[in-house]
Amino acid sequence: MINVYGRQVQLLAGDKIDKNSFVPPYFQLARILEQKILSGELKAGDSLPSETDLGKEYEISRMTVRKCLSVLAERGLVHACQGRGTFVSRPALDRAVFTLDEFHREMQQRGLEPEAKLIAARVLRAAPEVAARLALAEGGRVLHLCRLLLAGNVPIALERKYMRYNRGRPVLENELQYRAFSEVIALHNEVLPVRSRMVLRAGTAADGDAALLQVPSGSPVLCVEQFLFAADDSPVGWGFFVYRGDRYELVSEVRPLTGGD
Amino acid sequence: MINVYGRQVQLLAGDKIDKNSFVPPYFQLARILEQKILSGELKAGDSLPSETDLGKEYEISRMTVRKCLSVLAERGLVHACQGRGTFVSRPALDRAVFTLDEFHREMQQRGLEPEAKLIAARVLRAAPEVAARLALAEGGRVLHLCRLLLAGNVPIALERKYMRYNRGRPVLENELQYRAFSEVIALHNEVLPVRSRMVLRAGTAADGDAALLQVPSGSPVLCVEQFLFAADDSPVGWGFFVYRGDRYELVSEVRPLTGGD
DNA sequence: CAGTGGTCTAGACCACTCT
DNA sequence: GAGTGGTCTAGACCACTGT
Repeated sequence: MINVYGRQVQLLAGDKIDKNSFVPPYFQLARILEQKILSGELKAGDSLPSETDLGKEYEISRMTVRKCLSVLAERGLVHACQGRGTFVSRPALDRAVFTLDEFHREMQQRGLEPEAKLIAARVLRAAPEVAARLALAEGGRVLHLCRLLLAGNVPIALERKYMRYNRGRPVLENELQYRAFSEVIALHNEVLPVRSRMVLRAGTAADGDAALLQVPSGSPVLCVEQFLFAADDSPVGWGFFVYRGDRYELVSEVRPLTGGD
Repeated sequence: MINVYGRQVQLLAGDKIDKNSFVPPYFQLARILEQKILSGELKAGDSLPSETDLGKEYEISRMTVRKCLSVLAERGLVHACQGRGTFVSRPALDRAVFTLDEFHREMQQRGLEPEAKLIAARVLRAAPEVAARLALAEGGRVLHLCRLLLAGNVPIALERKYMRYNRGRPVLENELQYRAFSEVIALHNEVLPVRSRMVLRAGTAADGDAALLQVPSGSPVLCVEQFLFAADDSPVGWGFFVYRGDRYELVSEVRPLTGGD
């Protein structure tokens, strides 16, 4: 109960925190508030009771209320404004977050058997585009890596990558086949990659790529360009993933707070 | 200073927390630890000192250390294991997170002038695919919405959406032109959308879409399918965005902790 | 068992916003 | 000035991990 305009009212009635439950109080309150938001009892733009009042109402301390609100804020259900209050956010239904995971992990999560075929691994003289991306002199030595990524024996993606060549550190074929690109660089370079930039585009399969991916030339593909940088921001790796458009898609989904009891 | 194997050693030497700074202590410590991780002083897999020890070392309370670690964990630099400790994570250089924002907001952020042209807005009898997606009887009435999205007078994307038709609530042309799809549904439906699912794929432009987008038929496009659901998980909206492959890309980038002083 | 992170409490002071 | 969220403290108990 709390005083509003001189009257005692129950601000968010009904649910109570069960302190004997194994579900921690902050999580119980998060589910209660999520329920009120999803059911429309609290609408976008509405202000929540203050942290102090929520604490009184549910008989928990303010820090516990804050932990709960931070969970809801992380999920985008509410946002806090210092000095003003905490407000229900407009759900970001027309936004989406797509996560691209490492190929092996991603396929395993989808229940498929991932596999990598080493197509090429050789030292080349850098073509102009490659030299520019790696900040090397044109014709400088680069290590080129090309792998075909399969899942359940079906080709899904082709990986074409370039890194600076390091004569001092030899390259094991096994590592070239199974390690993620950033790990290959870490193993065969003095300077470690610490920062990455990826760009996703729609494209069409060039002849050579199409043959390896077993699709007609010109088929739609998802191109993901990858730039890797060292701590001093110098480029240490560059290249592409080319995903078959008919066999690969990215999904963005919002889920309610799960489980617990 | 702290006791390790019977010797007094300075665990993470050098930096101190300045309690007179406007930068809060938890953030100062986060930057110190981030620096040690990015510089390689702390490597992937290394364990951090315990929360208690970090508190002693930097003369702040454990809760403040925890706030700092939660910031680093959110950014993926460290991860905590109950009962074992907190460890430096392997940087997720071969993963990426792509964020698709509302078209208007996104183009404004890129410094472009967004615009929307209403191509079509009419009541149709649902084709089999549409009926299935909206859980309606085939031939039931749906409201179809088609908009061309431009930036700097160049067509960037085409939006084709379907929602249940609600005779009771009329549709204003202005709203159909400028509101996000989920808002249009919210304005013209009893049941509000609360959950969204989006799927991103590579594709090629069909004849009609290509003409509107002013690209050759068969050009590469990014297709984003959108499903909107009500609180009871019933579908309330469905459709596609079709982005020009030559004019639109998604970027994923990791940034260090910024600013403050 | 000792040591770790996970949660919680009951205070405190500050910066910010609105009236 | 009153009310809000942002930060911080110095304790506490618990669940989990290792030996």
